[in-house]
Amino acid sequence: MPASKRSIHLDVPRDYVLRRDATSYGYFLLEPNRWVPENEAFDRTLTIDQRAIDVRITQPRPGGRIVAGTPLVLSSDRARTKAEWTKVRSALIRMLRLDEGAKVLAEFHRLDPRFKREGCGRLMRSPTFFEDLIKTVTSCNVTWATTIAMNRKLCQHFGPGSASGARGFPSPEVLSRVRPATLRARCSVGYRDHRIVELARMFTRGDINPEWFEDPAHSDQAVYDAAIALPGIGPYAASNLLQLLGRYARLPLDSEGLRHGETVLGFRGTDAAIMKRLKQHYQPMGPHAFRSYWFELRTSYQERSGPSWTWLPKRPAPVLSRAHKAAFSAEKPTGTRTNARG
DNA sequence: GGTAGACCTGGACGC
DNA sequence: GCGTCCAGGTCTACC
Repeated sequence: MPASKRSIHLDVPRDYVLRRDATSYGYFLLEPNRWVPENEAFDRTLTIDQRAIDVRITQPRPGGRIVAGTPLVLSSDRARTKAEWTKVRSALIRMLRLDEGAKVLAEFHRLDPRFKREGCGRLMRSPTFFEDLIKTVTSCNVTWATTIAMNRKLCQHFGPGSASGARGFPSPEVLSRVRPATLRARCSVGYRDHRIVELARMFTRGDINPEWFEDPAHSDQAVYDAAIALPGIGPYAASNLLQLLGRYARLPLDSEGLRHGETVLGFRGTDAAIMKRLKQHYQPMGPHAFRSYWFELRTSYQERSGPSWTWLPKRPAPVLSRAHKAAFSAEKPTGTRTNARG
């Protein structure tokens, strides 16, 4: 009988701060991720060996202060084996980008010193490429609140259940067997039904090899070309997948990017002209262009709505004009709105 | 290569 | 309560 523990420690890079870095990208608001602002704890239902496991991630505060680099505490509802903890660790290393060392972030801060003081630069993501892919598809052509609802329903109806009743993210195997019409009826994914099922089937058939996409040996262009060839993936989604794969040179520009260009950077003209100016604006940041864009965007959200670690996912969704979004882009637990998207 | 319109959901708004 | 309008990115047909 292998030794088992209810909690373990996880070492992090010396600049890592959980509340800042785990809430650095909007996917932290999508199930099965659950950020708990009052405890500054990150709850996640992970799928380990086809079983759902609830894990709580916290960062202790020595002397009551936040100290960057303090190892995280991972705790579960029951004792887990060493093998299980090894898999949990590896999922969280991907999710929290703990394999991205302080050196990489220092390089970004040299290029864009605005974010050096706060120390931000690391972007959270999902524990698997499949989940990142499906989350990206659910973020296209809908309001952010609808994206939240789709992910909630996907987990609720097709995710594996944990002992507590929480649900993990559905696997490619499960989604590949779902009829598109059933997916549409239960998860309100609309016309994305066939695309999501086909993506899941491509995973199970081996037509999509996540290891190929994760391989840094391939060029950005090769990965972009492969991504944009997938069903439901266009220029925005392919660029977003690149940043989720740790390639930050391209900008996934969507309507939020346009709004940012107009209202924050003061760009004028047609959408195409604003897009072009945005690309020029961040071009000097080279391999860190997306980080610069994203944290600038996030800063504008936080100026209106407070720090990201105080946000909660909210439903129903407000539908706002581009101009109104500028005023109501993010939401605090007190009940204002959120649009801090993925 | 560029453009127009369909694809859906869900919130806002008018009646 | 119902109908209409609108926002959102991708895909396909057409020029």
